[in-house]
Amino acid sequence: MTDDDFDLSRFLPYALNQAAEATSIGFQKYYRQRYGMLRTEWRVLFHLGRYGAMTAKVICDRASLHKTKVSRAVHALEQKRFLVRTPQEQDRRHETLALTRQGKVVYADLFEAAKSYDAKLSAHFTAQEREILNRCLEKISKL
Amino acid sequence: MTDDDFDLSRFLPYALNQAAEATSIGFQKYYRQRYGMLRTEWRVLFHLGRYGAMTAKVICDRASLHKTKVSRAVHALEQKRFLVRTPQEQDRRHETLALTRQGKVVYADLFEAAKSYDAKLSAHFTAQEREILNRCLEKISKL
DNA sequence: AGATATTAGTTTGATTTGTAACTAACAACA
DNA sequence: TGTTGTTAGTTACAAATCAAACTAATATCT
Repeated sequence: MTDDDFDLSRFLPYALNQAAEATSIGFQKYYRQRYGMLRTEWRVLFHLGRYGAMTAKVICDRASLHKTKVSRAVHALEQKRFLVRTPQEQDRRHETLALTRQGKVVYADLFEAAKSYDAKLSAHFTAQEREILNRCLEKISKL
Repeated sequence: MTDDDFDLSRFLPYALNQAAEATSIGFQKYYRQRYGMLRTEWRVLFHLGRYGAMTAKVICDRASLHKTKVSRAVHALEQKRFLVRTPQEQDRRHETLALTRQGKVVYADLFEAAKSYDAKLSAHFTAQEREILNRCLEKISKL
């Protein structure tokens, strides 16, 4: 049981967290300073902007977020006038969330920022590395 | 500017967070239920167990953790009798942190748990994938 | 129809984290 | 010596998160 073959930096939960933390900081600064948004708010906004109007529950499922987190993020985005809710006719428990004109503008801005930030990060990798990294992360997220 | 080439699941900060979250859950359950430990506590314990006695500041630097987080984790581990502090003779601002006998036992247990958990995760990857994944994560963490 | 169970979403109170101000020990330099 | 600066670590208060209880709407089963 030689311990030398197993290091903190090779323990996936640790290494992933460190990496996630490191990459998050730069982007966080952007949406935080510019729009006073929190991480979950950004994610909700991004889901609606990228994939169109949907209900909070769907966002929970797609983004693996707890409903209380989403509930609060939706409230915050509503206050900022970035989205509106519309209760569904056939089942009033559901409310469809959709970005406002302003919300779409903000999304477009953040989308561009995300793309260029990601491009900057990607510059450190070869095409193969980047491809395998994506594949691995996707696999892990589906565990 | 076709948007189809850039998806949430390919945005590194997002993908890394999702993956980190997914892998953390399983291991967290273990140290939480078994020892009532928090994530930072586990990390501090692991640093001391793996790399030997050191000061809180060194842990901060090595693990990229804020000093308040470490301060609180050290306090908690002390309460649990997993570590002891010894102020240094030549500079009493520093205190050396070292695991107790009990702390070492706990570390050994968590170390084994971590190793087998990681092995279970690794089973989903080829050797090449795992190698490249490690390399990428290490690079990212050093940005 | 009426009782019971589910589901979407919110609220609440306890835990955890982040930020900034603080203390204590030492260093540097007049 | 004394003033100023720096460093290790703690504390206090605000902000964010989590878990569990809650509300309101619908579904199911008798």
